[in-house]
Amino acid sequence: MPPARAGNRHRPGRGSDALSRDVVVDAAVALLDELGERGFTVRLLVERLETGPGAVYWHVANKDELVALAADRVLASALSSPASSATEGGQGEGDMAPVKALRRLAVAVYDALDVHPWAGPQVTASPVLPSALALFDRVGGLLVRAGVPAHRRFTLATVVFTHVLAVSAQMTARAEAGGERVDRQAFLERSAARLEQLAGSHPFLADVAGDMRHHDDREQFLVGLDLLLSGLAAELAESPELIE
Amino acid sequence: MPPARAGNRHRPGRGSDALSRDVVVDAAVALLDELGERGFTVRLLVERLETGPGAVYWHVANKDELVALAADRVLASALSSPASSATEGGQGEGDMAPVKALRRLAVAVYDALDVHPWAGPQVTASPVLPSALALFDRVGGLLVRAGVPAHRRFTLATVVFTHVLAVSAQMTARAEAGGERVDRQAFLERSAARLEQLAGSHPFLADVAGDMRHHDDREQFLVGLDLLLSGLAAELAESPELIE
DNA sequence: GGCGACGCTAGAACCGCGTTCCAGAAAGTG
DNA sequence: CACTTTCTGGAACGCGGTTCTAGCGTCGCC
Repeated sequence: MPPARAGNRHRPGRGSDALSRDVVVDAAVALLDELGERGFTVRLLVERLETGPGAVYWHVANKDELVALAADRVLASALSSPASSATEGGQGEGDMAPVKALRRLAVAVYDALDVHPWAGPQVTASPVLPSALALFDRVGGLLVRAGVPAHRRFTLATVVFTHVLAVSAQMTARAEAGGERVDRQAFLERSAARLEQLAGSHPFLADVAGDMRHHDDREQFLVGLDLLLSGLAAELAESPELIE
Repeated sequence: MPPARAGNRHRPGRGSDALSRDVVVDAAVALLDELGERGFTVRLLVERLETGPGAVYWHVANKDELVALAADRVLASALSSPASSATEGGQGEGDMAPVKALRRLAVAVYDALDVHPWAGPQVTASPVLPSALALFDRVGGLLVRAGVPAHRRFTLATVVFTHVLAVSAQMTARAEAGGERVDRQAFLERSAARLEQLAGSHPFLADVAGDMRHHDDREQFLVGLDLLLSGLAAELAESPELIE
């Protein structure tokens, strides 16, 4: 082989401009955002990085790990974002009503998954990501402060954690059309029209089909969350003296 | 067709024993149960059916459609199972308290996805499956009977529907080890041990790690569902005269 | 009862993908 | 200056989804 490339490629060796795991994951996140999970391939990533497969596989074990790292980064960024913990006044989570803080945290997770729709399924598929554990811990801590008695902590933390993650993931998972993002309004319109034809077999569906035209995923996520939290508050109110 | 096979293969032509869409989907469900989504390939399916790829692709457009049909069948079976609607006494859904019926329905969905863990992610990925629509319709109908006012029906039906589907899917999605089903108890043991080492960064996690040793996914699904439904009951109690 | 059309099949082949191999280039080490 | 270590990238392997197509049986029709 002649001298690999006279001039316009990354030079190998352990230089300061060497590829790092972080750079690879960053590029993966960007590509996943552009193409969705289906369109994302290692070959495309390699091309974008102007390198070869060996370079990527030096830093990560395989594609699964790569996507997991990318998803972990998305969730981690949601957890570290100020919106997930601070009040408008600039105070930390520590001074907020726990339930309010829980709501904020959940919204931050939802918004992060909404921006990176490919990450949702990934996070729910294997909730062993470091940042998923961190989220669980945050949820649990807030429940403790909300006064959940010790024997209910694990169960209720799991319930809230799972609800937030699973529902966010499902609601933000778009129909990954390979590249062209369909017009949302037109899509809802078509769906509603289709549903109205099912009056025979699915009366309720046909009945509410019209509501679909102005429905907002994010708002519904909040309704569900509030329902769950109000159920939780009810349980706490029933046995206030059980607290630890 | 006594000879059924000239040499030792299915004969072509449009005989009564020709492959049908149903047969293909049946075989797909069976294979998916055995191998999980990752291990399932069209080639394996073709081999099991003792035929060629052309036969399969004559009946379904592509692998995605095939898996979607399989998932749809799983969900549909849950909806038609007696457990999803009948009381022990043999009466139908019609005579049951709506909330109780809702619970039953949710459990049927959970159990179906629990038996076919590969189906969960599939159903949540594209909730446009016919049986998903049917589920939504059932949920909505029960909410109407529970007294949900008209202007809240669509929103609340979506919330309950999404919760049931998304949480079931997440909790039943196993770590699809390609063939060997790991011992659950040992897995929980290892997880708990690992969590206990995180006391520094994740105090709550370390605190409840022990609880993980005897935790039951199904039970926690029910806790979450009941929390949501009790929140819903609370909303209804607040404005009883709004009913339609 | 021959005959063409159609439904359905299955082998071969195409192509893109994840992944591995390995020869080798720069930077670090003595 | 050898010599090691870290990192690279072109080539190649094997597998998986999918398409192509020659052909088999059966049915409708004259």
